[in-house]
Amino acid sequence: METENKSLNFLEEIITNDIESGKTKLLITRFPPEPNGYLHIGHAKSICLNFGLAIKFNGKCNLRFDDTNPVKEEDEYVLSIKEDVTWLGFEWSKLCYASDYFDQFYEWAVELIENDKAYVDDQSSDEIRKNRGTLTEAGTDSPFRTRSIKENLDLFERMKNGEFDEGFCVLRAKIDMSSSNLNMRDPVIYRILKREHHRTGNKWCIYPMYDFAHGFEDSIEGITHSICTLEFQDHRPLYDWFIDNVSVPSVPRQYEFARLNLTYTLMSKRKLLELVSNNVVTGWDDPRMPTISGFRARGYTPSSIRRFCNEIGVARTESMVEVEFLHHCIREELNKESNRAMAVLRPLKVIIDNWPDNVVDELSAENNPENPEAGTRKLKIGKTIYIEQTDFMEEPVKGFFRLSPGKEVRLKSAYLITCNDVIKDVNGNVTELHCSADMDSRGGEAPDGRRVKGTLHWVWEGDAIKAKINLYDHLFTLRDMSDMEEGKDYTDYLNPNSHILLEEALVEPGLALAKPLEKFQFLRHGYFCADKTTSQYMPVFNLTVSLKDPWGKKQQKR
RNA sequence: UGGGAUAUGGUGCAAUGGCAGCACACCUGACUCUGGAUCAGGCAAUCUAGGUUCGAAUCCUAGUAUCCCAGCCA
Repeated sequence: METENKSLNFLEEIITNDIESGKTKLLITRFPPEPNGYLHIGHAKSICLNFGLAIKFNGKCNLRFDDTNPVKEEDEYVLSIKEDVTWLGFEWSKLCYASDYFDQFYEWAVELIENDKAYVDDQSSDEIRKNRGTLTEAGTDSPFRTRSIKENLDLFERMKNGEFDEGFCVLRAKIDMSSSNLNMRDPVIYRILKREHHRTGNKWCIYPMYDFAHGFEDSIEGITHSICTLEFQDHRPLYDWFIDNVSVPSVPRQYEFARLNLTYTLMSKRKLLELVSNNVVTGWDDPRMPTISGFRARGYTPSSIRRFCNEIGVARTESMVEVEFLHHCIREELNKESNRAMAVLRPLKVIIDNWPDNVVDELSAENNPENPEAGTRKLKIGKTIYIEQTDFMEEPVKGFFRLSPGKEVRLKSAYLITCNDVIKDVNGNVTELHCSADMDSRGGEAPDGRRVKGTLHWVWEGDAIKAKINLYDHLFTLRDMSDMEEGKDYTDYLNPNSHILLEEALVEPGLALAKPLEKFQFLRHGYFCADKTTSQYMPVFNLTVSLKDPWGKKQQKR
């Protein structure tokens, strides 16, 4: 795995120092997702960071499910998360669940109560909110803040035993209602939730809150460096408070880094869930989704995503990475590794008039010019072929060097042809081209050495097969999805062309045998991978990323 | 208007008191049986104002801008 590095990022520096000073004997990190949705590319950054650090410093990294809220969590998500982490190429040292520690959490909560550092509050959630104060005004103490330790112990036990309804009371840490850090204003640490938990079933009807649980989870697992995102910076004093006020087995430290933002991409689990439940996309693994499973279906490789995560770096500055950089990472890999194939997405019939009837020629084409070891394949050609509609212009614009009346082009790995005649339907649409081939140009080289600039991909009518092609583009039209206009939401920015299905595509016959997720470069188009539903009866391919296309870009600008 | 953070080319990341560098993107050109790839070149940045210093992106002071925080979510 690619671990070599030029300069250390701020976390690597901290860890290096901690190891050199002897503070850290063995680095232990963790990736702690809540199983309430599928993982996305932002999580991939965190995964690569935490697992990558463990690899780099010969440490360990746990996969831990932060499942403290049964209302939102499901086993389906646990399964998908394990699959995605594994697919990305990482192995966890231990598989953990916060819910495995519920008994211990309960004991620590009791310890806090015994030390007069927690109390049961009977205020409603509205009252708690009102009494929390505001950003500029201190909060006010709960009338229940001075309850005796004995009473609190009794009440908390009765909470656990299910004697109270949801919302009737909560357990709060007794810290400081006038703290300028709102997280320290007696945070709620246990709430009553009479819900079945995906792992503990109905054993519990009280569940710990994130702030209370997270540091303890880290401590139990001996996590040395607990890495999370920037929005938790304000929680760090609270994280430390719990660790300092309870007899924990180890003292972890929290460090924060900036989460990944990508242009034209939504990275909120909640909104991604909405896209799925509202059928805006076909599922969490829709190739347009920024989920890891979406990228997998789209044809991205684990190493391309790791490479992306490693190269964007880690810092504490909020930033927005251009999605083009991700495209670059996958292109770079697929260019070297994927075999080439010819696929005509929008076919235009071409009849080679001087080609003898019923004669078929068999040619050889290289599978990957970047890798001679990929070998060659046989291609057959006959009198009638198909080329791309966009490769013909009756009245060529300046700079167009593909086919037009009187012009000569090369059919890739085959022959040079010249367009002689254009057939149109009653509406004036071009339906058929008549060309003549230079029969001495077999293989694509002119016998007299004349230069032919244009090279087109093609398929032969005799053996081409029909295929469905899914073209994809970004789901949203807004570069920075955190910068929406007043009163608009993300549904106002959905890209109507994010998915285009082409059902009349013709592809070379070998593609019938493509295996699900097998990757190809369709010559002059881009990288495609076979859909999970592909079959020899109906091959289906998904666009991973298009080839760079200076000509297309130039045309768009006109 | 309380608290916590962050400011380096269009974008992301370096430079840890000593020539501001790398990648992506963009623009040229070369080459090419993929308008791909490759190769060569180019454009382009230290938030502002003071100060310390022989020397400041880096240290100090004062501003400015942006982000996060008032869930019984994580």
